[in-house]
Amino acid sequence: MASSIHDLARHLNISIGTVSRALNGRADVNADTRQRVLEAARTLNYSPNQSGRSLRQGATHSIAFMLQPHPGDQQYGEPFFIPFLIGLQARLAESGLDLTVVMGAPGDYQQERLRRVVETRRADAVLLAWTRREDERIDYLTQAGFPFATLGRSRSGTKSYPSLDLDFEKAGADAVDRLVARGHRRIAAVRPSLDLNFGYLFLAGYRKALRRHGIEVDPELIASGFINEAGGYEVTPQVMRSKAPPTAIIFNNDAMALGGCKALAEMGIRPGHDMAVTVIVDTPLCRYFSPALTAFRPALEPMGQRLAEMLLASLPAFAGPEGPRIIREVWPLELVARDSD
Amino acid sequence: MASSIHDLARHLNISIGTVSRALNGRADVNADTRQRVLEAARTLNYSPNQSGRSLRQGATHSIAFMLQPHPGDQQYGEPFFIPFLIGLQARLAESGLDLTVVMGAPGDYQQERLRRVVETRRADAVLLAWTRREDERIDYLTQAGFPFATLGRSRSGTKSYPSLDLDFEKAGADAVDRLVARGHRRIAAVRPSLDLNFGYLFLAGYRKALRRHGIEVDPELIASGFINEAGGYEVTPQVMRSKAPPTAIIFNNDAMALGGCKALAEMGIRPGHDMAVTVIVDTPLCRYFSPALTAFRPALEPMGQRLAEMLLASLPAFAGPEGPRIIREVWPLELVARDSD
DNA sequence: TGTGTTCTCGTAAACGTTTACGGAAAAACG
DNA sequence: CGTTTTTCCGTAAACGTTTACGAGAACACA
Repeated sequence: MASSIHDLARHLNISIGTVSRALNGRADVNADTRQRVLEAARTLNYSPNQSGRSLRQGATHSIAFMLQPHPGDQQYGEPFFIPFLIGLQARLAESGLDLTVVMGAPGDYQQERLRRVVETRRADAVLLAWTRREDERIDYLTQAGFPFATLGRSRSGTKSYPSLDLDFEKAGADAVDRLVARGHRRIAAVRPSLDLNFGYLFLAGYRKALRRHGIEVDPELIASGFINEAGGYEVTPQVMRSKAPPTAIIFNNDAMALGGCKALAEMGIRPGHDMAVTVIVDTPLCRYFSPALTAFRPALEPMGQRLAEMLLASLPAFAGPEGPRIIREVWPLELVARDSD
Repeated sequence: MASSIHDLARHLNISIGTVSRALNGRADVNADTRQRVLEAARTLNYSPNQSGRSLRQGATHSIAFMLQPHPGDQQYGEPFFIPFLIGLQARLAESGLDLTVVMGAPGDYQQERLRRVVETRRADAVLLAWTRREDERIDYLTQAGFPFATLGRSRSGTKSYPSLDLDFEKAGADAVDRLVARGHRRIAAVRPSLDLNFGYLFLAGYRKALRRHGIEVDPELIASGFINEAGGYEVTPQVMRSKAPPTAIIFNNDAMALGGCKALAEMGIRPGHDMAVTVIVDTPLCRYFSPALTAFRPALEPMGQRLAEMLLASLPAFAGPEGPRIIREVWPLELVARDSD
């Protein structure tokens, strides 16, 4: 059905070697024959067989994105990633790479799936999301010498991999600054209990900003729970029971904020009136919730594009003339002021 | 690095042919040698090279999911698909298949990308979503003889492909029934203007139910717009300007409903009080919107699993002993009663 | 013992590429 | 014209599998 390089060669009465060289733009082929080959390729509707190329070159021409729902993630989890994936795939496609997604059941750490991808060489590189503070996946990949990049930072590994992260520290600080400027002094923070790295970064920014404003950090105002609605619902009352309850709460996650608001409502506390509420990572839910939640928004699709570029730049086969480079970037989150603070 | 079938053969002092046969569970190999091969495979950490298998077998062991954002889709579009993808990928992984996702820019009909996937044989089969009433992708795939399945039905093609769809017709009728039972007689319908098939099915159910209740279908109460928030915002006022305005509106899409509610709010009309609002396909946005929107919910993750199964059943290489079967199913949507009607 | 059958395994080709190597022809140079 | 260099192309091996074919050994049976 599909025509092969042999068909082209037979059709033009030249050898398959020449056809291949012409197709791959090598120098040692006559400009004229190259033209003829390219033309024949078009008319015969030729497109190279990926398996053949992969086998010969030892490369699969595909990147695996490991999407790892965390424990307690609810039915519609991870809408966060769709625009990111769109950007990612667009950029990868430009370089002729496929994007294969590997998901797991919520709570599954995916170590096993990751090993399978690596050992069967089903992808040329791997993309990790939801990086943890200590991330065994990163340790494994560096130790195995397998190329990868991460969405998010981690303390693991030798930092010799590309990574793109959001500046949760600055967002945490900005959130505090804004609330302080609006007269708040008792500001609570609700973050995920897992060792997801962005939770640490957020908290660091939160602490730093409070101190900068001469406000003592009150441990009673910091709570952590499962990173879902139930988690927010469960731990928000904790900070409200503190000796000096907060007048503002910063949630590190939209789902936790939603659960938190539910808990507040049950206590007769109205976000936006009796309590200022800020969310660090904006999602459509923040926008449509009532009251609309003030949140910090990431540029997801550009991030996907950029991370693809950074990953490619680190791969010898795709790096530019200066050779492979390791790029690490931290992107800002943009404040979207709404009605909840 | 990774050990090959040759390594196993050398290690055991047998031929690679025997190793391969042992690994693939063929009958013509001594039970004892099979044991030894399997054991060696484990200790040498062997896993087959996919490119090699693919090249030899002419199969890629991967399925392509074509995710096609429609025109005007906004930043966070398609959260709908994540749980579906989770189910899909889980089932495919069970059969050793990869899931590669192919996306496009919103508005791109993907015909070109689809052709590339098919012609380069980058996948063994293709999965289509957002099927249209007349779908050129389906025509192309049937004509090319390429295996595929669809999420959603279509009038195109010879129906000789597996498909899984939601019963939008029944959901439309159920929505009407419920509203009529609550005393409404003037019920509007807002649907997408594109020829997305679920829009037609929904409208058919809506019409049928109205007639069953002896209510005349008023064309002024039917509007169609872009399938996003702006679309809902734009066309909802149309039905409100009709000579006899509705007391209830059924939206065929969550984003359109959100835009519609915004338009209503600007007219001083409160959903849940002055106007009953129902949404056909539930998303988290419906749940968190204020008022929480009554909606019809699909079982997305099971659908993903099931469609994967149906696709596999249609592929000779994966079909059971009875040979390949074409299965077509229509799944119900479940009413989730909330505050908006 | 001779013949036929069954088990088990080795051999080698094939899938579609890429690429190292070498050689013929053409061009350059003295 | 002879030699060297350059240009261009064909040959063939290799990537890691699967599988058709055939052959040797063991076994059964008369």
